[in-house]
Amino acid sequence: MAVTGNRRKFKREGETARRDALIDAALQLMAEGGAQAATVRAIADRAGVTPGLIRHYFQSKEDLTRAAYGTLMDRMMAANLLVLETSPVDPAARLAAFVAASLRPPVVDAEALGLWAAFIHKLRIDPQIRLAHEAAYLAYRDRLQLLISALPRVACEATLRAQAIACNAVIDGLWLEGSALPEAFDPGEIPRIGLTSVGAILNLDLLSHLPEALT
Amino acid sequence: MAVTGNRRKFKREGETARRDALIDAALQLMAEGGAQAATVRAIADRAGVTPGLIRHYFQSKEDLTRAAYGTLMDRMMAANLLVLETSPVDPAARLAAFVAASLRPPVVDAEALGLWAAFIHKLRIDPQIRLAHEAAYLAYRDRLQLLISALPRVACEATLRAQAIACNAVIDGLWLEGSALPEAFDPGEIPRIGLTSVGAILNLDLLSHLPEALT
DNA sequence: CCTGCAATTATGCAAGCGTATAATTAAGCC
DNA sequence: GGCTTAATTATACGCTTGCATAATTGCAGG
Repeated sequence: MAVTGNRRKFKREGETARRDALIDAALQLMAEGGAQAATVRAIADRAGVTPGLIRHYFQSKEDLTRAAYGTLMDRMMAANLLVLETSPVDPAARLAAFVAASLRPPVVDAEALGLWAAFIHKLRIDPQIRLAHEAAYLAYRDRLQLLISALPRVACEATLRAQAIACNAVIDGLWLEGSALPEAFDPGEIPRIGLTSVGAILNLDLLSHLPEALT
Repeated sequence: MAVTGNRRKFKREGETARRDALIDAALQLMAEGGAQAATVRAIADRAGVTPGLIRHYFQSKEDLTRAAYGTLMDRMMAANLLVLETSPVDPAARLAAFVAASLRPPVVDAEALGLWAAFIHKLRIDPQIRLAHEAAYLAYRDRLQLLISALPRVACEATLRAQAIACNAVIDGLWLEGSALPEAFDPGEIPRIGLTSVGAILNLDLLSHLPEALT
């Protein structure tokens, strides 16, 4: 008679739940230790399952990686939409809220930066990931441009595009530096500089519309 | 009698030459395929030697990685200095030249971005790499702040710092986007937007000091 | 010329990687 | 309540990784 009970107990879960858990685990590991840390065994371990299950829900590890990137983009997009939904109606105040939200945790965060960096080189290789990235980037920029065009001023299309690119760049740059070297900045300095700079680029005052007080 | 000649022929080189070749190979591979592509065997292959030699010149692969990052930072620093040496004396024109140089190839480049991303997560783990990164970032920003403070205007220290951080952020953000999605921008658009934005932040016209014509 | 030494190559090893496949077992169904 | 089936685990394979060590060989000094 074989010794039963060696085999690990488990509970059956729905497909979506398991897929989400595996994707979550993969994203966490990539954020913490780069792409190299997200091994099949580590992912399964963190998701509380055994490695074989990954291949039951995903055709390959690359397939899981792609799904993870898609999920990540979706989440970021949803977070941006949420900020807009709970923000004021005044155009300048709306823009200020949007910018400020992009320059604070959990957006500005070392792990978020690590996650983003982990995907960068896949971007050049995998067309599917590249398309997802391009779409997400343009969606964010378009949202920004829409907020800018709602401001009470006149501006041609070309100017709007250039200003949206510029504002996006300020935000991205501050996000980068704030995430990589958080202790190099005073608390609240990053959002403050962001609002000042975006205001300078658009020639209007955004700091006065600051959602919260930033000394 | 053993069949002689199986063994690969080789030439003895100086220590510095070999170290440089290995570091170069490592940087190339990381730029192309991320940190995972820079395996001991791949590095040795590209440097034209056998894997064992790496451990003769470096205590470990991690040691080589650290040395590579240091070399990378040194080169970027030297490139910045070179731009300043060959740039005009007028403060605004100097600043314009510096900004424009940071927003064109070979600085704006997909492989440069890949290289940078490959090191990001090591930054959080390896204190030595983190220190090197922090020093390089602050050096670049200080150089920028020096160029700004040379402009013919009055500004307090706090304003200078904030503006240097903001200008640095614009440059970084445009570098990021221009490197990741080059085809999303018109030719010359990135430097032009960079000069416009930095000008807007500093409240002066930089586009007129453009080193070359950017339609 | 040949001898000694360090630079370089060759070989091997243990661990970890992604993947394939077979064995189990939880849970819905009649 | 046994049956069935799909979800899950277990095991194994071939390959690659970083690293250690032994065997060679280019090259400088007598």
